[in-house]
Amino acid sequence: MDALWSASGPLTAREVQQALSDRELATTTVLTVLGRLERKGLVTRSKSGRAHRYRPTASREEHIAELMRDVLDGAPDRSAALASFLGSVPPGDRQTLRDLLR
Amino acid sequence: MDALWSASGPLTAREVQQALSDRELATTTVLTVLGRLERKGLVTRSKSGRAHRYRPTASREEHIAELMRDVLDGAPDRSAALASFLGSVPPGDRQTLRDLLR
DNA sequence: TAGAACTTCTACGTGCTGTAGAATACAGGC
DNA sequence: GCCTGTATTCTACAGCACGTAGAAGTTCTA
Repeated sequence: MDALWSASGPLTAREVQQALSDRELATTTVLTVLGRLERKGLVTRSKSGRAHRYRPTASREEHIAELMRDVLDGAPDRSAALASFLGSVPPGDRQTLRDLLR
Repeated sequence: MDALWSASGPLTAREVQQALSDRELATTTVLTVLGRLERKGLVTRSKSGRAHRYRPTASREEHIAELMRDVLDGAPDRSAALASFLGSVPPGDRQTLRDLLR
């Protein structure tokens, strides 16, 4: 996902492999993982010539926001959870939220 | 954790077992899980007579807030993640946050 | 001191993840 | 039309977390 998120456009498996070249992964490894990510809905792919190009279904920030919402949905008392969250976050984040809510 | 969070005070393994009596768990199963939760820092225990009493280290809401913060910490652009989060959350939550930030 | 309650140690099945080989499909050059 | 390289799919395996629990050891208490 990091490789896909860092890229400017959708990548082929080979391009993902090259983006992760420090890990010396086999091509099939990359394909397997991309397939699993597709099964989980994190990426979509479309045929492009001989190969497929993979693109994230959401930006990194959207994905993170969704994870946060999923966690919050586990709270019986959303207000209390949000209050605790605000208290546990650095002050800059609180200011960001204040600005965004205006 | 649900059993411990729902209780008014710390519980023994047997009490947890009774709280989950619909699942018909063996006592050792409950003990094993409580031990793993302790290893992960989610509960602490203290000797009480023959048995131990287990208490959550954080309230459910504090725990959820911490999970949310952990997720947020994975964002390279916190502001964008927070913006996306605000957009993905029901309006009532936004109002709650506005009130809390005042 | 024996029995019950409690705890620890060990174990096993299952599912997810990281990893990759074997087999198959396909497109272009000779 | 066939070979070769590239891309894909299928299958596999080790490691780990988790749900589950039996066997064995410890400790009160009657």
